Amino acid sequence: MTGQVRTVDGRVAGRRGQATRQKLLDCLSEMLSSSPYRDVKVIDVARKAGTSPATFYQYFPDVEGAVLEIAEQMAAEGAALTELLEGRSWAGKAGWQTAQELVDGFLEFWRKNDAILRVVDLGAAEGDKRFYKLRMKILNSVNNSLADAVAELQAKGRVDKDVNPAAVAGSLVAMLAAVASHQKGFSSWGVKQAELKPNLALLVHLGVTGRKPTK
Amino acid sequence: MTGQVRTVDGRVAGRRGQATRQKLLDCLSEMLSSSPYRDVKVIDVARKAGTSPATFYQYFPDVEGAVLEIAEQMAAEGAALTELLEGRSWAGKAGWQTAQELVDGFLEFWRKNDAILRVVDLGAAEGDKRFYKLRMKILNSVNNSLADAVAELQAKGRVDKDVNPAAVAGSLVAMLAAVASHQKGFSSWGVKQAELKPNLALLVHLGVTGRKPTK
DNA sequence: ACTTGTCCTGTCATGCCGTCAGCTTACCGA
DNA sequence: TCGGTAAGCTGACGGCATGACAGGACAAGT
Repeated sequence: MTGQVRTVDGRVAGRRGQATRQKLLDCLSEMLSSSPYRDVKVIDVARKAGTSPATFYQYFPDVEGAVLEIAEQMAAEGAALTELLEGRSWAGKAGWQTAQELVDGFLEFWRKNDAILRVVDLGAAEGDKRFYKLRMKILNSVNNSLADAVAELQAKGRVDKDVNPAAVAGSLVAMLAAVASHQKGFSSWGVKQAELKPNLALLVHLGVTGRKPTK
Repeated sequence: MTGQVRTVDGRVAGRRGQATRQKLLDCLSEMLSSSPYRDVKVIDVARKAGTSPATFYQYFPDVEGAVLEIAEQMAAEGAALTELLEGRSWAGKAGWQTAQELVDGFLEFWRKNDAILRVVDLGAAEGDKRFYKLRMKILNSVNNSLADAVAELQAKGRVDKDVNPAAVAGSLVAMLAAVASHQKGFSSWGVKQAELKPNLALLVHLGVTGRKPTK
């Protein structure tokens, strides 16, 4: 499926080459966490990895290309987010727990990968299809599950007919993502992490079921 | 209040200087709309404005500094967002209309300024205090009004005690902002603009009042 | 030791960055 | 009218990042 890892000029990368390549990706990842995206330079990444810019360009067309690679790896891990919703109930107390665990897992994932996700978000917002598709890929698991949950409740008549499940799910996911990437903003605005989560869960529960949770 | 406009080396800018300065800002603004933030170069902005890079550096320390300037202007205009909530009711049909108009106004504002807001968002997410404060300034008007509305309903006993008004308001505002900057994402995901708005309004109404709107 | 293919880097042309000295232009008081 | 002064702009320059290439280092098999 993944084919072989190749250099920019078409050679297949061997063991050593793949190690170098991965080291470059790791260093880039670190740099993205510590300095603004706009200021991340190839030469810095290469230096940090103990190699030269020329080597970098053997494996990646540019910084953006390398970021896409990292994001791709992260997207694969992000598939695990589906588990947060797989086979969960939205009724009664179980529903409240589902909402809480979703919020928890989502914020955790976002916090762990915030540097890359920032860049993916930016790229997507700028209209770059590659980043945009990647963002979809990451969010789709949660998004689809949520939309299904809404649609199901709708079929049972417990949610209004004129609700669009995809729109609601997408909005809720966007909310989670946005709050996650501005967590610091909240905290210094007088809202603490611990307070934030239950309120987010409340909003999610309200959005999905249309009702307040029974705790 | 605003003092005089000054160049980087301390001279006060006259009529002509201010015009040049503004032209540079306008051109930068255009460039941000048409190319990725990372690729916006001083020399391109200067060329577009029919001047030289050296001139740019007379008025701004760097690209980031100029962006802050634009964002500041935008934040001033953004104060008008308060009107979307000033003295509005959240009860009954009026509440539904309030939610709708808030969504409408907010999306409109975001769409009009999306290029700058993308950069502000990025800067804030990266932890830059200047951008972070600016983002607050823009969102505060809406944020505070929403929080007040929630707190008021809470005082009347129509919203649960354990809800944190600031957290809910902040989350809703973050949702609006995120959805606005990924509007295209939704549309190509099968959710049309026109469908999106009422669903967003529903979520806002649910979040503020804890109840479904009466339409 | 020799060959082969992978892997890395020195080097180079190009182009942007950010600064400075110095030239031109506009304003103002005598 | 005529300097004087400050505003406004730019050419030019050292420095650095980019991206390409050719050639040297290295590992593995024969």
